[in-house]
Amino acid sequence: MTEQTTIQHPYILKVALDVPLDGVFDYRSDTPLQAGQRVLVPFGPRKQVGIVVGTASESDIAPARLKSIIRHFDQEPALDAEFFSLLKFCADYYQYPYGQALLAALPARLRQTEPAQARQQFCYWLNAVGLAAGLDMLPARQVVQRRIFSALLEHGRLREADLAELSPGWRKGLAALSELGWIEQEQVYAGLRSILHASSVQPELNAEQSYAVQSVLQQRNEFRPWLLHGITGSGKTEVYMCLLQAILAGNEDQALVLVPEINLTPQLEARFRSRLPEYSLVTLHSNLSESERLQNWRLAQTGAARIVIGTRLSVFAPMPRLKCIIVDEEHDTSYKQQDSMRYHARDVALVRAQRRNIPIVLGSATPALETWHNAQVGRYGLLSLQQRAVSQSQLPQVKCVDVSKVQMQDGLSLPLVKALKTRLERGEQSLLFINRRGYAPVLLCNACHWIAPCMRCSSRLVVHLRQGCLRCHHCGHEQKIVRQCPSCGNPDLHPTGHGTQRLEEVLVKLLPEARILRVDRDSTRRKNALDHMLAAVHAGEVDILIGTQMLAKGHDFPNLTLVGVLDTDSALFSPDFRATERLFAQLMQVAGRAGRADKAGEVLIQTTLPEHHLFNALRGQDYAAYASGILQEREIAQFPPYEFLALVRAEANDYAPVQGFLQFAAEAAREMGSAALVYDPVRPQMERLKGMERGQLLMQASSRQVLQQLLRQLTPQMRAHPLSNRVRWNVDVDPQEF
DNA sequence: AGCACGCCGACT
DNA sequence: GTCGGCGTGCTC
Repeated sequence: MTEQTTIQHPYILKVALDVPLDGVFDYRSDTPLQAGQRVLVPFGPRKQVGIVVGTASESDIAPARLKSIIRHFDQEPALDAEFFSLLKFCADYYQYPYGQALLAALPARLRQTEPAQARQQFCYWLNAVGLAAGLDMLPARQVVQRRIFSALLEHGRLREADLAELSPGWRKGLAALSELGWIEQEQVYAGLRSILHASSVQPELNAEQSYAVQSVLQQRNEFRPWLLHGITGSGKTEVYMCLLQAILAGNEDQALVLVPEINLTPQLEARFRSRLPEYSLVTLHSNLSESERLQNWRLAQTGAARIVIGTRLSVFAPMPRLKCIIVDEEHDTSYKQQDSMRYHARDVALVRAQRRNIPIVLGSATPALETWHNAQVGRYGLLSLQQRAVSQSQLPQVKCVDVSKVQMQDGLSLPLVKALKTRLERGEQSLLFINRRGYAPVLLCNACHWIAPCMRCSSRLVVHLRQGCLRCHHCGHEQKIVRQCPSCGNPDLHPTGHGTQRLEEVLVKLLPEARILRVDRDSTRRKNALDHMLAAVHAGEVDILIGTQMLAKGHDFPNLTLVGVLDTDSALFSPDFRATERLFAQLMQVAGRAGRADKAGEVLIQTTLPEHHLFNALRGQDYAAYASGILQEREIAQFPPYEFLALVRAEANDYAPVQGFLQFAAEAAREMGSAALVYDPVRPQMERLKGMERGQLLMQASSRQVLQQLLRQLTPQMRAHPLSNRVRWNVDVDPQEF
């Protein structure tokens, strides 16, 4: 009986599954599937998609318990060995189950139980009938049809993406032309070059840029990390493009460009497409539909896409001929995944480059201190771009306004108001930059100093006057504005603090003739709202922009000559040791917004600490001076990059099990005789979040190896602890904040 | 993580 | 009598 089953299914497959368990699972199969193939298997009472990670002739599992796979998907291209080994490394390093790590790195379509069909895209052109026809044969009111016809006439073949750029109603217009019998179509790769954009202009590189490109090229066949350090406007993107041009020319090789999780991908994509039109390019980011994502991922996997521009997750995209990795804005915090497997895409990219023996370029105006440190000690090559590519533009003048010494009106200092007035008179634009944190208005009782709290989080509710409600920015809880103080009965409650809405009202009062635009999460919630707003700024329809982080990067506003920074103190006084350097990076970036064309820019910063060395460094746009100061502090305080950290985070409905669990973890860790320092469990800044009581345990060591060895022993012990099912917990290696 | 099994309280 | 609360334990 058993023998018969064995004969029917002679092969044993090692299958990884999306379950929070260590190890892989054995299944029988009647075909010898190769590693990297997808299978559907029975798992307990349900079916699961798994990935074959290997084959065997025997299994440790009793034959009676061994099940057979339900089906396999061998028509799909198999995952390569590099994919497995990179995710194995990450699963180990970040203390995350291997199967879950593997499955999470796949496009969602490949985690579903159906065979995955990538969307097929087409390109279109005019056939003989169409070419013989003329524009005048189309009714004048059929604007879309006429536009498509003209474009096809001019460019020959167009992709769907090109047509979509002509008009949102292109499908209907094209269908009408098709109906006339004018159109031919053929399936293409979505990522093939854009014809509309192809205008390959080769700009001159300056000496620094050429040096950077040549340096990387000289060691193009070995693992070599480079820090490309260049201030805003110094032409980092041009360096990337020239480098890729040289690396990809005359071969079938591939390059990966990682970008932060912001809406800048389209701009970068357009630049790469027009500058490198001869190479097929795909993007991988969260705005793609699942079918597009699968298609682009497949193009990367098969090697058809020569350039992949993608966010965090695309660091895992299989690329058989990968020869170079670029990490743009490498300091950006969005490279760190903040749930499930808490990997850092920049660090994973470094590991990947090392294993492939290829160069990797990390670009930033304000590098992460770890990166800067590595460049200083010679582990990374340092490539500096000091000149601004737009030569006539000058560095902005940076001035501090001591808010404890000057007259203030509703959060605005007199010098700032004056400066705004001057720009208004000159017809120039201004930007008021707000750090949301210190600027959210709260509901305060003047009698007993009660402040409306969130019931589910240890945070304060934010007043939204327009909607007449109080809202928690952490959990989304919303309630009506209370009229009476629940603590002392005082009926006189006031919103205090200067929200973006309040600030807008104040400005309208002070500068009634100014056209003001507020750009924040509330005002850009509608789709495309941000694009429309940016367009309005470019068109000169706006005098004063009020905005948060969103405005710090990306677009150039040539007529913008003043940047006012309203709140710096909440970051300067924050207990989080990374808060000041994030503020510095932000200010470097906003300062870059001012005076980018031929007009001199001015940056006015309101602060109570005008003497802070951060502002001096900012004044000279001197990252190096700032970084060396901070690095000294870090070395004395024994913080990263001199020490390595890991954090166990835990949460539950009550604190008791959290406390118990973390206490156990701390004791277990200490008993291991590791050189690592194990702190006591503490409560984080945000003690309660979404109704969950939180706690955390910090561990610190002078090398990654020591920390890794500790975690390798500790995590299984934590998993085996009875409380581990009663609390939600995870391990965060190299945490960004705590 | 799911999902089943299992053993105790308030309902048609 | 049974519907359903969530504790415990397993998944090749």
